[in-house]
Amino acid sequence: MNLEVFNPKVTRRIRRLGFRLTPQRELILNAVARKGEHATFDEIYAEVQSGGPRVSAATVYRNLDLFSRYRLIHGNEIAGGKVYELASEDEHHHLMCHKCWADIRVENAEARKLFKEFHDQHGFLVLGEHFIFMGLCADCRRGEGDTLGRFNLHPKFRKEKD
Amino acid sequence: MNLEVFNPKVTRRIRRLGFRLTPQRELILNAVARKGEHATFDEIYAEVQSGGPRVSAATVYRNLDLFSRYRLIHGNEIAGGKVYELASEDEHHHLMCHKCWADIRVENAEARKLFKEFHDQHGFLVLGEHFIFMGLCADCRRGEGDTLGRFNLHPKFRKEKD
DNA sequence: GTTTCTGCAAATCTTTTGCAATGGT
DNA sequence: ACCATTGCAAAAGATTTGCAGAAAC
Repeated sequence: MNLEVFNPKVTRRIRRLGFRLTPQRELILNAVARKGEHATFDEIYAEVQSGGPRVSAATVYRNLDLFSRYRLIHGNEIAGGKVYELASEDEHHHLMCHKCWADIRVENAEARKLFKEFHDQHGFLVLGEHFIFMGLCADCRRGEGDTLGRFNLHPKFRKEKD
Repeated sequence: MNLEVFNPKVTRRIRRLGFRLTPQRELILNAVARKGEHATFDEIYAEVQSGGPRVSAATVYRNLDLFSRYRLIHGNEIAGGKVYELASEDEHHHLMCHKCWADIRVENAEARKLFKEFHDQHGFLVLGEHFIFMGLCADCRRGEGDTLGRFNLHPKFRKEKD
């Protein structure tokens, strides 16, 4: 089968680990890549299907799990559901507002200082997990004071209106 | 019904929010408190039942959710499952080893510096969420080098042997 | 050729929900 | 008394699994 190979580095890693490079796996990796940050299962699944239903949900589940275990992608729990993102070269983290869901990308450098402290004090190496720090953005703080009454679910995972 | 009231501060907060203080809620809060850090649903449910099955699972689900939403407890996703912990006065975080599951408690002061940086640079206020940073502890790094081949599930959430 | 991977559908498991009864306030 | 909360059992939903065929290697 003739497919755009998403990223030689990634495909090489799959092979090196002893797994097979199937069209489905490429489709899934491409879908995660195209969806960018914080892609839900449903979004990834839909993206994979665009162009004909060629991959089953079970396969998507199986591979998101596999890719997470081997750190080709990062799985993250945000405010009520799971999201995925390609593990990229430029590690970064997110500040996400509980109220307006603003998503501020922060470079790893800021966090690295903290992780270095963990290392110096405890010999502990934080693996570049890609963290999402929840809180209140500047705008929403003005309306709220410094506390948030209630923890909300991310709109992506809300079944109905709040 | 005559019950030990776990913590006047917590019960007051429940009332202030307009919720009722039921024996079930006290039992659940006591169970989370007694279980200490990283209690799973099953552990909490079992603890609540010790002394007779007086609380239904649905009630435990409903209230863990309620308490999380209003930050009386913190819910956290660790390596494959959800754990709860009482929101306490002394905010702290955890360093957890993917390999041996060592759990190092770190004071908030270390993280506060990072959060202050987020605040200074982005006006963003991280809410004291109680983070669990996954990685490799000093001992396990000796055996592994600086990378971990595979992301493991926490034993608490493993269905069978690996 | 061997072994892994996929699709399908069934099975499983966890969590949620509707409703009548209970019990805080 | 009023209305939130509970227990029960059923429902829903999400994820996993077994197996036979397809396809990487």
